[in-house]
Amino acid sequence: MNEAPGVMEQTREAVQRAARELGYQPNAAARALRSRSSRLIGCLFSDLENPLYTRLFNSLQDRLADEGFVTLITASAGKLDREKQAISIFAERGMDAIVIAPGHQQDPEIVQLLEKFPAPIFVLDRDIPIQADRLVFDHFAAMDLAVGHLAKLGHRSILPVFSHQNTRPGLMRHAAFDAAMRGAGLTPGARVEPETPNTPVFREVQAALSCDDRPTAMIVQGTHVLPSTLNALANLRLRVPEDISLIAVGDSALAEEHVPPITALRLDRSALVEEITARVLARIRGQATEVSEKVLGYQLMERASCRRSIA
Amino acid sequence: MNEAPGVMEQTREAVQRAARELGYQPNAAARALRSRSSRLIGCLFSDLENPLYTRLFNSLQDRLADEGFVTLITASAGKLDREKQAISIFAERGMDAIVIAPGHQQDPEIVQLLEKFPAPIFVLDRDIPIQADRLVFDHFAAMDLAVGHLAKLGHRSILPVFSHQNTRPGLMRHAAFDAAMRGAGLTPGARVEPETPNTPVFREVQAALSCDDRPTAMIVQGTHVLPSTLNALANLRLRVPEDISLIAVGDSALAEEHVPPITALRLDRSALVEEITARVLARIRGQATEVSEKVLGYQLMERASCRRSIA
DNA sequence: CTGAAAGCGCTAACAT
DNA sequence: ATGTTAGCGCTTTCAG
Repeated sequence: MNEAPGVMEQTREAVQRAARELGYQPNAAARALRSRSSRLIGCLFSDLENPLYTRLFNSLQDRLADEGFVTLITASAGKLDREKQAISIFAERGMDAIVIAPGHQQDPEIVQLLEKFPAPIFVLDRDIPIQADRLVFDHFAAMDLAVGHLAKLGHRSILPVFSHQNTRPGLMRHAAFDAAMRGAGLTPGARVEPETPNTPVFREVQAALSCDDRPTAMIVQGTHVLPSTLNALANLRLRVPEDISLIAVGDSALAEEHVPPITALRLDRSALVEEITARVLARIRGQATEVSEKVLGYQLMERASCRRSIA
Repeated sequence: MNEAPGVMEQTREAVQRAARELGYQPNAAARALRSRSSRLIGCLFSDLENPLYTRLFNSLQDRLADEGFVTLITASAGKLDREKQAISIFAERGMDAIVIAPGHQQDPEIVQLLEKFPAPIFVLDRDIPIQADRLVFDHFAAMDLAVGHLAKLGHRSILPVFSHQNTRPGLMRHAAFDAAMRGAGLTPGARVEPETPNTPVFREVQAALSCDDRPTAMIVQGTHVLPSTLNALANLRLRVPEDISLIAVGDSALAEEHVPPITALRLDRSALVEEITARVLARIRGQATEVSEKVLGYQLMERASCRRSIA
C-alpha cells in the first residue's frame, strides 16, 4: 500500500485496486498513533494580514504537501496568550515540526514553552533565545540598498515609516536605517513609527510632509502602512515619483500593481521556502545535527516610483 | 482528567496535580483513534487575501478553540485541483466538520467528493448542489441598499466594479445590481468586470471615467479592486466624495481607515461566526436533524464617501 | 517476499 | 465512585 520497497509489482497493484474498489481511506489518527508521527507541520505567525506570511504559508503548504505533510497555520494578531495557546496546541497535537515568527520574541513563558517543545522548531527572523534552526533577514543590507539607491538619486532627506514592534524586523530596521543614512553621508531626520504594521499612518505622514523643508523620499513598510501613505500622498496632491520618491519594504501585489509600480525590497520567497522545507524535512528525518542559522538578503526591485531629487 | 461528572473533587485534583508534576501531555492521535473524533475542523476558502475570509477564520479559530476544536485552513487560490486535494486531505485526516467556500461550485468532481464526505459540511455563500447546512448572503438586498442610497443622493449613473467569478457572489451581484438599478428607475450602463477579485482594475476604471458623461458614483468590490480603483481616482485627480461617490462591497480595514472613510456594505461577522459555530457544533453533537439554510443580510455602513450628485 | 501478532495511548463499557 | 478491560486501525517486528 505505502510504496514499500521489495513488494512484487503484481501484489502491489492488486492491493491498490482492491483498496480503490472498497473505497478504503487510511486513518490518519491510527497512523499517527502507531508511527509516532502526525505528518502535521504547524506555523505560528504574528499576522495573517501581512502578505509575506500569507504567501509564505501558501508556498509552504504546496511544498510540504508534496512530501505528504499537512500545514497548519495560526495567527496570533500579536496577542501573547494566543501565542502561548498555539504553542501548547501544537505540542498536544504532536506536530512533527513548527515554523514560528511570533509577535513576542523575549517573553519568558514563550521561551520556556519552546525550550521543552517536543519537536523541531524553525525560527523565522526572530531573536528568540533558544537553540533552533533559524533564518533571519538582512535588514542592514536592505536599508543600505534602499537608502543608497535614493542617495544616488540625490535625495538627502528621507522619511522612514516602519512600525516599532518589539521583534527583530522592527528593532533592526530603525537601527539599520540610521546606519545606512550615516553610511551615505546623510543625517536621519523625522520619522513615523506606527505601533504595529497594521496601524494607519495617514495623519502622521501628512504632518511629516507638510513642513517647509519636506522629505523628498520615503521608505515605507509594505502592509497597512503603504495604503495609508498612498492615501496621504493623494490627499496632499503629491505625485509619485514627480514630487516624492517611494520605496516599499517588503513586496506585495499592491506595490507591483500600483500605477506607477512601486520600487520594493523583496525577499526571494522561493529561496525562503526552500530553506525552510529543506531544514524542516532534514530535522524530521533526523539527518540534521548542527543547528543552522542562515541570513537571507533582500533584493531591490527597481520600478517606477523613484526619481532624481528635485530639491 | 477530562472533567467527567461524578468524580470526587479530591480525586480530580489529585489526578490533575500528578499530571502536571509528571508533565503529562495527552496524545491527540490516540484520543482521535479511540473516540472517533479528531476535534479538527477544516476550512476551505477560495482566497486568503480576501479580508472577509481572513477575519472569519480568525474569529472561527477563537470561537471553536473555546469548544476544544482546532481549526485548519486551506486556500485554493481558486485552483480546482487544490480544492479537490484539500477535500481529500480533510477526509483522510478525519475532520469532524468542514466549512467551505470554494472557487468552484458546480464542478462534478468536487460535488462528488462532497457528497461522500464522511463528516458534516457547512457551505458559505455557494450554490453547491448538495444537501448541507448553508448560509448565503443576500446580494439582492445589498445592492438595493447601495443603489438606493446613491439614487436618493441624486446619482443616476453608477459604475459597478465586481469580479465576474463563477460562484454565487459574482453571479448574483451583477444580476442584483441590474435589478436594483431598474428598481430605482435607473438604467445600468458601463461596467467593469475583473476576472477575479484580485485583478487590478486601474486601466479599466480610468477608461470608464474618462468619457464625457462619466458616472458620478461607483460600487466597488472590497479586495484588490478597491486599492486599484483608489489609485485610478487619485491619478485622474477625482476627489472622493466631491467629484465621485464610492461604496465598497464588503468592509475592510482599508475602507474604515481611508481618508475619507468609505461607505461599505458590511456583513455582521459575529452573527456569521455564531451561525457557523452553532450549526457545526450541533451537527457534530448529532443534535441537528433538518438541513439548515439561512440568509444573512448586509448592512450599509454610511461613512464619508458619498455625497449628493453634482450632475 | 509475504502473513501473523503485538501494541502505540487512549476512552467506552463494564464490573466492582 | 472507582478500577479493569478491550480495542480503535494502523505499522513494526518477527516468523515463515
